[in-house]
Amino acid sequence: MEKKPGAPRKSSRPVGMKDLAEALGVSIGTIDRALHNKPGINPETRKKVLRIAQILGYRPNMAARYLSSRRSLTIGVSIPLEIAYFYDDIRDGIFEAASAFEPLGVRLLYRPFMVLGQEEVEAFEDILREDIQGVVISPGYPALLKSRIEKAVRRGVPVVCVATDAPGTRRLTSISVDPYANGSIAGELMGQFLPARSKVMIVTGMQATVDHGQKVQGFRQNFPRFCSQGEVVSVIEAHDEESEAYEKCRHILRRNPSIAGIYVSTANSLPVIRAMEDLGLVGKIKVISTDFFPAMVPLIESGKIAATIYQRPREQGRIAFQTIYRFLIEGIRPPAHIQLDPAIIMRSNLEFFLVKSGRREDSQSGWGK
Amino acid sequence: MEKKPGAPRKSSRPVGMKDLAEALGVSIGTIDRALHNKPGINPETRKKVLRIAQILGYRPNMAARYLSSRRSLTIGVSIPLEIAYFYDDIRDGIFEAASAFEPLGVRLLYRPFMVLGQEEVEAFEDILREDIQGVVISPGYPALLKSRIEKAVRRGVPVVCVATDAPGTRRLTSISVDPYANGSIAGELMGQFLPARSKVMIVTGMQATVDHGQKVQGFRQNFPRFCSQGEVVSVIEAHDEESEAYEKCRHILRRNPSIAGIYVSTANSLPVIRAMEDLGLVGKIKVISTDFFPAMVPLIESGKIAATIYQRPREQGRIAFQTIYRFLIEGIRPPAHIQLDPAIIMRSNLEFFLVKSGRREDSQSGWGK
DNA sequence: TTGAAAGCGGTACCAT
DNA sequence: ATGGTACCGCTTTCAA
Repeated sequence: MEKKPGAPRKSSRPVGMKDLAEALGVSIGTIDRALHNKPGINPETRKKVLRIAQILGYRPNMAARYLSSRRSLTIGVSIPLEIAYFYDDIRDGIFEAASAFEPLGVRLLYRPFMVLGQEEVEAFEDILREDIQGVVISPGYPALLKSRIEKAVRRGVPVVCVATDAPGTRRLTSISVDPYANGSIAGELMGQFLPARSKVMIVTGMQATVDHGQKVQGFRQNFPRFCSQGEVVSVIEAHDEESEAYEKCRHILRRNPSIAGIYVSTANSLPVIRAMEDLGLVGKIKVISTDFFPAMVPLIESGKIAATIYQRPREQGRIAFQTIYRFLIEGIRPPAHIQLDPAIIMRSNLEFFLVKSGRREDSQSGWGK
Repeated sequence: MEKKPGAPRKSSRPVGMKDLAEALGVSIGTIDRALHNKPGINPETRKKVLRIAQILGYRPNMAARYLSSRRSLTIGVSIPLEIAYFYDDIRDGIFEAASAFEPLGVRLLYRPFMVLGQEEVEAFEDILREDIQGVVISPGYPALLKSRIEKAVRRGVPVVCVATDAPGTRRLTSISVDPYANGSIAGELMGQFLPARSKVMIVTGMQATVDHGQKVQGFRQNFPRFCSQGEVVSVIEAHDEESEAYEKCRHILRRNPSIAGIYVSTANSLPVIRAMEDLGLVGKIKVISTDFFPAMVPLIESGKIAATIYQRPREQGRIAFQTIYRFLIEGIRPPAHIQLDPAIIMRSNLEFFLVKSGRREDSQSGWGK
C-alpha cells in the first residue's frame, strides 16, 4: 500500500513542534523555549505558541524526547514499608503501571520508609534532592510533610498522594477509597444480612481519626436504612491493638448476647474472631471487616467473616502512577480527589483477590536505584 | 578497555548498533540485517554479528525504534455497536488505555459492527487488510470468525477477545467475567439476604447458552450454601424478550406467592420489576440482577433492585488493550484466559458507577478513523 | 530574542 | 552481500 509522493496525507498525522513552528512562522527553537518555560523568549511569543499548541492539540512525542535528551523521566515513590500487604500492593500497582514506559526512559525512584519516627520526612527530602519530575507519597503524618510538599510543588514537582491525603497542601491530587463509602457499603450489607431489629457493634481504631470516624459514620447512617429498627449498640475503639480488640470485644459480647453483627472498620479483625470463637459465638454473628490479607482467607472460606471491604491498593497504585504521568506528559490536571470504589470480597469471589495479591519478587529488577 | 587509539569508548554508555558495527568493522546496515533476520546477508556475517551483540550486551533502544520506524503500532478494534452501554464502555476503556501511548505512536483502528448479519466478519476482514499489529474483537458469532482468526494469528497478528471468547482458536487470550462467578456471587448475596428456607426464582435467557447456563449453575450451587434449605423453585427462560419476561414472571409469581427472591441473570430486569409492581410485591421480594444501565439507577436507589452484578466493561476494555500492547512490545504472553471479578453494585456504591459510565464524546478525537 | 543545525539510535532505501 | 545516508521529533548548542 503505497502513497503517492507529494500527495498530502489525508489522515491527521500527530502534530509536532515543527507543525507549531510552521503554523506561526517561527523556528522550532522558539517553540521549544515556549513549551518548556525556558528563558530568553518574548512573553508575547510564548503566549501565542501555547495557544496554537492548545488549538492544534500538540502532544509531545515521548520517544523523540527521550532519544534526544537522554534524560529520563524519574518519579519518586515514598510509601510506608509497614502494614505489609497493603503497601506492597500499592507499590506493585505503581511499578506495574510504570513498567510499560520503561523502554522510554521512565524511571521510578523507590524510597520506602518505616512508619515510625522521622524516616518519612527524611525519605521525602531524600527524594527531593534527586533529579525527579514528580513524587508519589502516602503520608502517614501529613502535618510533618506539609511544608516540604509545598516546597516541592513550588519547585514544579507535582506530588500525588495515594491511600492517604495531605490536606491543606497543593498536592496534585489524592487517590483513595472514600472511607464514608466504605462504611456505607458495610452498613448496607450488614443491614441486608440481618433481620429487622438486629443489634450490631462496631470495632474501630480511633473515632477521632478522620478515616475511622467516616467509616463509622457511613455505617451508622446506612445500617438502619436496610435493617429496620436495627441498632448500633456499641462502638469499640481498639487503637489497632490486637489485645485491646480482643479484650474489649470479649467483654461487650459477654454482656450483650443479643449482638448479631460486628463491623470491624480496620484491618484488626483477627482478634475479634478469636473473641467470638472463645465465646462460642461463631456462626451466630455476622462479621463484616475491612481490608484483606492472607490470614483472612480461611476466615472468609469458613464463613466466619461474611464479607470484607477491600481498598484495592494495587488499583490505587496504578492510578497514582497514571495520574502523575499524564500530568507530566500531557499536562492533564486530574480532579482534586480521585475516589475509587471499594470492592466487596466474599467467599464466591475470593479467588480473584488471591491471585491479584501474588507477590512478585522481581518487580523491582532494573528499577529504582 | 581501549580499542582504537583516538576513539576511546565513553564509559558505560549502553551499546547500540553503531558500537556493534565498529567492533566488527562492518556497516550499520549489515548489523540491521543480521539483527532483524532480513534477507541479503551472509550467514557467516550474521552469526558474527549476533555473537558480538550477545557479548557486548546489545539492547535495542525502543525510543529510537519507535521514532525511526515510520509505521506506528496500530491495533484494530472490532466490537459490536449494539447493546449500547456495555460495548460503549468497552470501547471507552480501550481508547482510554491507549491514549497514554498515543505519544509513542500507538494507533487504534476502530471498526465497530452491527450485531446482525455478516457485518461482523466483514469488519474483521476489513481490519486485517490494513497494516495492523494486533486486533481486539468481541465475537458475536465466534464460529464465523474462526478461520479468519486463525489466518490472522498465522500471519503474526495477535487477536484478543474481550467480553466473549472464540474457543478453539489460537487467539492470544480472552478477557471476560467468569459467568459462573457471576452467578455464584448472586447466589451468595441472595442466600445472605434471605432467611432460611426461602424460595427463589431465576430469570435467565436460554439455559442452553453457555454463559447463561453457567450463571444459573453458579447461583444454584451457592444459594443453598448460604440459605439453609433454600430452594430454587423456578427457572424462567425469557430469551431476552421484555414481554416474555413480564408474562412468565407474572404467571409464576401469582401461582407462587412464597417466592422471596428473584435472580435475573441477564440485563432483562425491567420487565421483572414491572411484573412485581403490578402484583404489589415490591418490597416483599429481593431482586438481584445483572449488568448496569441508566434505567436501573432509580430501581437501585429505591431498593427495588437490591444489588446488581456488573461486568465492568470499561475495565475489560482497558485490560484488553494493555494485554495486547504488552505482548507486542514486551513479548509478555498472558494466560489463556483473563477472568476479572464482577463488581457488586448496591445503593451505597451506586455513585461510583454513575460517573464511570459518563459518556465522553471526544474519546475518539484524533483516533482511529 | 530568535534561528539554524548537529545529534540521539534506529530504520529504510539506494548505491555499490 | 554490503556500505552509505536521509530521515523520525525533539533537545541542545552556537550564531545571529
